[in-house]
Amino acid sequence: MKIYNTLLASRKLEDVAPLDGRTVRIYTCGPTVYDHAHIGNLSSFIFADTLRRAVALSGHHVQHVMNYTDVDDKTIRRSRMEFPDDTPEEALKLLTDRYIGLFNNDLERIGNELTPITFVRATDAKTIWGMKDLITKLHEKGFAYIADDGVYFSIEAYKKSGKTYGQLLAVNAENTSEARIQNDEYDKESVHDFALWKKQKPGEPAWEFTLGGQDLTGRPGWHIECSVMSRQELGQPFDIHTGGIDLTFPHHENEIAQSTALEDDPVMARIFAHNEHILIDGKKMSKSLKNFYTLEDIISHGFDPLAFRLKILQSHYRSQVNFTWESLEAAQNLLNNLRAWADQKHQKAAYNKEASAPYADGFRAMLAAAGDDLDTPKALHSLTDLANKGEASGVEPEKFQALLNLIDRLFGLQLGNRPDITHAQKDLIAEREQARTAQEWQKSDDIRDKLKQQGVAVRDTANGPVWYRA
RNA sequence: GGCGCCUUGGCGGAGUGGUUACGCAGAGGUCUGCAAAACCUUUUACACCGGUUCAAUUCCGGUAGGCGCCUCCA
Repeated sequence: MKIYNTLLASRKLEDVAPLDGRTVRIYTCGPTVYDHAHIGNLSSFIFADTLRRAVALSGHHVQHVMNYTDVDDKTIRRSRMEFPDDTPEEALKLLTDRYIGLFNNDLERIGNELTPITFVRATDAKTIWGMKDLITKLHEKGFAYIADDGVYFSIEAYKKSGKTYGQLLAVNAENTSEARIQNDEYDKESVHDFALWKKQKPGEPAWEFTLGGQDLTGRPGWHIECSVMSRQELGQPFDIHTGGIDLTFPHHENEIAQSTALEDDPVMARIFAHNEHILIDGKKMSKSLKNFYTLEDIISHGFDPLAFRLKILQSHYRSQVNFTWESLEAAQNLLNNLRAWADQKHQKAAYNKEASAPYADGFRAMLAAAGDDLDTPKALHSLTDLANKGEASGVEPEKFQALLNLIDRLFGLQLGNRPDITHAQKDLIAEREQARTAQEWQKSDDIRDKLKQQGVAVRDTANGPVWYRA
């Protein structure tokens, strides 16, 4: 299994071999839970989910951790608006609980597995303690300084210790944007310094914190969360850190700085893997352009959440996908065709001609593609190849079910758990066959119509009738 | 201002120095009682201009257009 490493020192494909020789440890930057996730967010988690599936199928044990950012400017602002009568702490909890629930529900609907993942909240007591502890140590060693509005990380001190700030993106004066310099309104010593801890402002939730004899009661900065949660759950260095391409800088860069300032080893994670953004009609999704969609939008347009998953898997995670409704429709049609193929597992009478030898090879090809920097488009090609051969080469129900299970483990398209039709429907199909044999065309067509109303279509083949869900 | 990417047939999306994926959609056909599905065929694509080469969509240079990151962001 190989995956592309975004670290500047690498920028190439690397083998995914567990650092500890046993378990591949993966950390995924999760959502900030202040609103519904949009489909761009979701695509990122489809990537992380598929990566874990591919690593596991390549034969490794996997430990996968994902966080919820449940305290930041947006969550606080929104919680105060929606729950003005509660304390800031309670309001924040109410709001983030709600959106964590909705987020998990979205993940399940797009076919992500939740059970293999350890979810951690930034506001978990353990996390809060860990953040205070790390900030305190950074401060003791001179990597953090106290300003009027909070505690900041000193990039200068980090550099002086001989480490590189700029492991993911070359950082220098030339490529610092105007906007960033203009927005540099905080009480920092240098533009790139970032907040480790923010002192409480009126109406904000806060946690007690004393540093250098000062009362700094307030809340953690964004980057420190991931440094602490990843280490608490996975240790350091761990194997793969994933996230959207936009998190490369500054978020992951800052994580690295925090996580390695006190260590001899400057490596936080061996591999950083980033997924590209999806575009809407060729443009980046943004609230200002009002071109973002949620899973609810997809469903209300009549599409299956798994069609969205398929759409995402149809392009490579490191290339931008252009999302259009037309392309989603194509994915939905393909999904329907794959489901019709999968439904043949219930119909051995029609398909029991030959052995399923090509199936083993077919799945091997999918796995090989997935192991090559998660080349899901290629893997899907192998899948459609197999599906197209299905009818010609015959289906042995038990082997077919086993194959579908493997395919599901890789793609999460849920092709293997599709139920059979009812006995009553099977009786109707048999009845129609009798009518056809007797050349009672009107009766046979009536039965076909009736079945169709129940969502079951029938086609007649040389081997007898075959149904599929229309 | 700095860095990087992209431009393929109706749509999406791979890939390759010469044999031209795949999916979706359209057309015709085989098959069928009719359908459907499947199968076959089909609409012969690689932004533009130069260059290298026996040969370029594929390599090099330039032009045009588009996109992303450098700031909260998946």
